[in-house]
Amino acid sequence: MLNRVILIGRLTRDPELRYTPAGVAVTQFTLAVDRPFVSSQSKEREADFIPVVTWRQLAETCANYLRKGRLAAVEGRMQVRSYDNNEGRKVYVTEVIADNVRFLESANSANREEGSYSGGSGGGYGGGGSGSGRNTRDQQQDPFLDDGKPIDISDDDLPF
Amino acid sequence: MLNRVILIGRLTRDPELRYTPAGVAVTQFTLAVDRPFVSSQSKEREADFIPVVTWRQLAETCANYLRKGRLAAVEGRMQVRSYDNNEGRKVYVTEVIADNVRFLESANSANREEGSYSGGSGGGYGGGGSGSGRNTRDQQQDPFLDDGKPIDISDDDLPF
Amino acid sequence: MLNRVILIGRLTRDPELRYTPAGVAVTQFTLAVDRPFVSSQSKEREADFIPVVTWRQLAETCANYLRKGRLAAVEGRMQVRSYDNNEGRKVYVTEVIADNVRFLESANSANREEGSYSGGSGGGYGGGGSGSGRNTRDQQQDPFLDDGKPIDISDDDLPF
Amino acid sequence: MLNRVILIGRLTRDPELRYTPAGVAVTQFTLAVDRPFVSSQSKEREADFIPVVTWRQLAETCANYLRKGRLAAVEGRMQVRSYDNNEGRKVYVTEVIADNVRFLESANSANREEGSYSGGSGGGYGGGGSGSGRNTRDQQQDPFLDDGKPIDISDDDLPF
DNA sequence: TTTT
DNA sequence: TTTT
Repeated sequence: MLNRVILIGRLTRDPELRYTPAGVAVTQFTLAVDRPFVSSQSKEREADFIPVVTWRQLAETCANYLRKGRLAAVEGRMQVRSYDNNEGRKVYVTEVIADNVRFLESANSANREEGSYSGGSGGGYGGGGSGSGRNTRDQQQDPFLDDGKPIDISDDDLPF
Repeated sequence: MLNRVILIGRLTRDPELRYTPAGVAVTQFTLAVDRPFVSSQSKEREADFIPVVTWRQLAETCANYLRKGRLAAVEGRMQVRSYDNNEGRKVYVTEVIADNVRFLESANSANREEGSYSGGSGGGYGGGGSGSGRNTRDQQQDPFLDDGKPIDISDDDLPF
Repeated sequence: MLNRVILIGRLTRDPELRYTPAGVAVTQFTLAVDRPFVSSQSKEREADFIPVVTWRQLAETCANYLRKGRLAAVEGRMQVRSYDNNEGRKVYVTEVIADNVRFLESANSANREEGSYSGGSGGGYGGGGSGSGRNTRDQQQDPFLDDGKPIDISDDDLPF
Repeated sequence: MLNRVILIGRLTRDPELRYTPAGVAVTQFTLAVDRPFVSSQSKEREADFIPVVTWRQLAETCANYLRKGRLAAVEGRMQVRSYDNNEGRKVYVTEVIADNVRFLESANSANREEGSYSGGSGGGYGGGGSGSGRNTRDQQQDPFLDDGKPIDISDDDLPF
């Protein structure tokens, strides 16, 4: 009925842009979100690693401007999907389907490990745009066969 | 760094209250959260089932006032934990650790299947209280052995 | 850059539906939102009264289904506008521009003071729809003169 | 009942730290929050200016690390207070009472106009701490007379 | 494994 | 009264 998530964290890797068979862009990345009050004595994990999925124009923008290590704010909703793994067990995956992403660091302030990448002012706003225009990255990817319906793609086809 | 979730949905079952070995109350339940725009033609799943965990006083209050089918608003943060299942595979579990729960239906407006339960005005506010006072439900449970540190309990001990 | 508000509260009066000169529906209401930890001894105000504005289809739905005293969840963003009052002073008004409203009580569970109203299942979901279809309430209102541009209407023309 | 706001924006001025007569730190600043979809043709205002208030330890931290122009994420709740101005009119003020502030730019990436200030890594997390330790800025301020109750201070005494 |  |  109401489902809203807001996260700020850093990308654990470069985002992955793929296309559904119908040509819809979808980008996946994982945010490392530091936990608020880490008990200083404990050596346990002190961040949550949260998978984020974006679609369409926002997916293209994220693929173009986000990189490993960058800080981003993500707004969206929690979604749970499941698939059967090869041992015949049901596996549940919880992702944040983002409808708004803010890039909180420009390339200037956060270019550490990315190497070649050097475009982008980093100030983009991820509105729920509807543009299409595939970008050049991953252009060569065979858009596999699908009808573009929102989420009914088999697990193997899923780009994340 | 920032991690905030707000959900409104209905409980899929009665909440489960347990106690850590140190006597800390922890309640788990699952919210069925309807998806915003269900494509009317599709028969696919139209809700996300999101596990929620509450601690301490809020856990007691939830156990006392929430029941299967009730509508509730939950505020908290996404947390990912993992454990190794019996096949030696790492299983990831994403939960919402709630610090605020609002009961959106009183017993009067939603008493269908609960049978015996008949207390509670349902209007409780789940502040981050620190009270203790175990309630009577599950009273008989052997609080197993533990030190009460926030989250470092083995998977088998975990009450959810 | 990011601006998100989520409120749950009760309407202090029936919502007011009006139309811009261009025929765009806009509904205003005020939510009484109880404060979290009211110091029980104090007799001070223990709720915030927050003006909410909705547009287009959502405005129509709110006007149709919400009434004084009803419980609602509102999602949107804070917006500050200003106007000069008749003493030549600038007055600032902060409103929540809602893009999602959930009706948390059906007519059955909350019909106290509303008298005549008796329609509506109350379960509507206020998606950002784009339908138009003026409803019958307030139909007689002279849509004053305006061009329909989002927010550039003089204070006197503003329907709230 | 539920009241949650999350904002990301830039400070329009340096934050102002003051103390209540009881010695409680309170810091006020204003965030300029860009609107999501600015119609590019229009020259109208494209940001909301939202007053933010923080208390206690978080107030001290904000005063120490935030400066004009810095980017910050703020989490809190909307609060409406009112006072009678000198013309005998009731004036309403809507503020965000923050319980969490994230500094999204370090001094390195945003040191433009701040002049003397040169401490702080800027990465602080504004937990709801309870520490006291007045910092040196504004040390000389006469803590005026009051009883320290949360909000019951006359408008003239109010440090914002 | 799921709620209305 | 406003920030980049």
